[in-house]
Amino acid sequence: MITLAEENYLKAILSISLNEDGKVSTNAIANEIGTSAASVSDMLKKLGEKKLIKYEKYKGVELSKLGQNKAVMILRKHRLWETFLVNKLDFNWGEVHDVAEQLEHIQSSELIDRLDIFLEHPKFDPHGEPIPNKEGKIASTNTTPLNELQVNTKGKIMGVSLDEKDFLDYLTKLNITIGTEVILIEKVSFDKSLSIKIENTKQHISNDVAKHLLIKIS
Amino acid sequence: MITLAEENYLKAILSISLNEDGKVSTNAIANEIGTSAASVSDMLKKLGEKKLIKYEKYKGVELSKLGQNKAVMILRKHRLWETFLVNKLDFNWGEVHDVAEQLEHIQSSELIDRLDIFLEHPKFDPHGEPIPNKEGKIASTNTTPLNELQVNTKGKIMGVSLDEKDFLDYLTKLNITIGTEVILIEKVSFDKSLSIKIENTKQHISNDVAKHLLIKIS
DNA sequence: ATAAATATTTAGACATACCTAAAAATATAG
DNA sequence: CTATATTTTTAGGTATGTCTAAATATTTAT
Repeated sequence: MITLAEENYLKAILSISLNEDGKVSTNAIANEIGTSAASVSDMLKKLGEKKLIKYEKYKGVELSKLGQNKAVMILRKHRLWETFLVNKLDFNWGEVHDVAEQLEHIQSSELIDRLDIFLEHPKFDPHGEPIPNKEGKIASTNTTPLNELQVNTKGKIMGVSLDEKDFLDYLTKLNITIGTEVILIEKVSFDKSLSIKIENTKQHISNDVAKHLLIKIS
Repeated sequence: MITLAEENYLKAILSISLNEDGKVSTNAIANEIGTSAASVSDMLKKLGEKKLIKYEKYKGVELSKLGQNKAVMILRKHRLWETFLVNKLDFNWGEVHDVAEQLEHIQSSELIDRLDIFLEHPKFDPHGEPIPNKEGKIASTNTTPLNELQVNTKGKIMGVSLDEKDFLDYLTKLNITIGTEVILIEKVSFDKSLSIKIENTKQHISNDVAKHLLIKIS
């Protein structure tokens, strides 16, 4: 059996892998999980023995096929539960992360299959992130972070790449939700902040915000 | 914070208290949880320190007001989740117990309140057991175990007092569900087994089965 | 190419929650 | 009212997953 702690490590490794390529470092994992590098080292040894990761001392790690599969299934569960919480229980998109972090560890494939059916096989979660299917395939989204767009490009917000209450609440305050049309007006080279036009209103946002807004160019 | 193991102990103590009166013995808890009396002893000391139970060495335990409240809320969660699984995800009543045992430990009162609303404040779970309300009140059911009825009494099956797959599957095979009308035809004194009439069919059941069928006399 | 900085691992502790075996307290029987 | 049986607790040990401090390996900079 796989423990809760092990699941969280696999999830962290997957999450880092999706953002950068190459092997994942001990420090990056420690940072993601919020623990010490020493604890990570301990755990990597165990995950290696269980064949969930490919691990060589001092060389970083990557998920094995088995580990990749487990991790993607946890991601699937997380995103399906978030969809349930928002669509059925009327939570707003900033409130669901912590509860979904607990629900994603419930062990029952029957449960998650039935939840998927009940939700009518959603393809994206409330943040616009793709939900892996039963076979573990993650749809590609063809989106670009807003801060990487050219000036004067017009597009639609398809999702966000950060699931934190503060961030999502701020977006709501700015009237930014999934589906909103956006035009990039100006990039300030000094601090990389951006002027954008949203629903005919001009707004100014930081690079830190813009890089987590996923745009489909239109 | 309360740990998962502690929650399971509180639940076990509540469950035993509901079936018999007086203090709960170490052995009874060990038996309910499936662990050794020594482990129970260890845990009771901790629960006592946390003021979740009233514990005196060698004297048995009872829940404190705080512990009672925690335990009832776990029961509420368990029964609401079972209702969700059966009513929304189309599980059958024998399949839900193990998953609900996991779901009952999710920490979020917001979640359970919203689930309660989503399910439209159900009063009974799929086994006919009352769901404690937000304030922890458990509706009384006014039912009698079938084996305690007089011969020739007619009644309706309101629920079952055992949540185990084997048992529930057997009931389904016998065509026994909640709402079924039943007449007690005969009690065999030798083995305490019973002859009953269900939907105009005569059936013979053991005392072990009958004692878990809750009847409202009509 | 070597020294300094950084990253990673090992060593030794701690808390939780379990175990078995033995000791102590309580209950039951003759 | 003892003696025996049963129940409960204590003692000592194990596995998991965390921690800090120290040791070792790797990377970077001069």
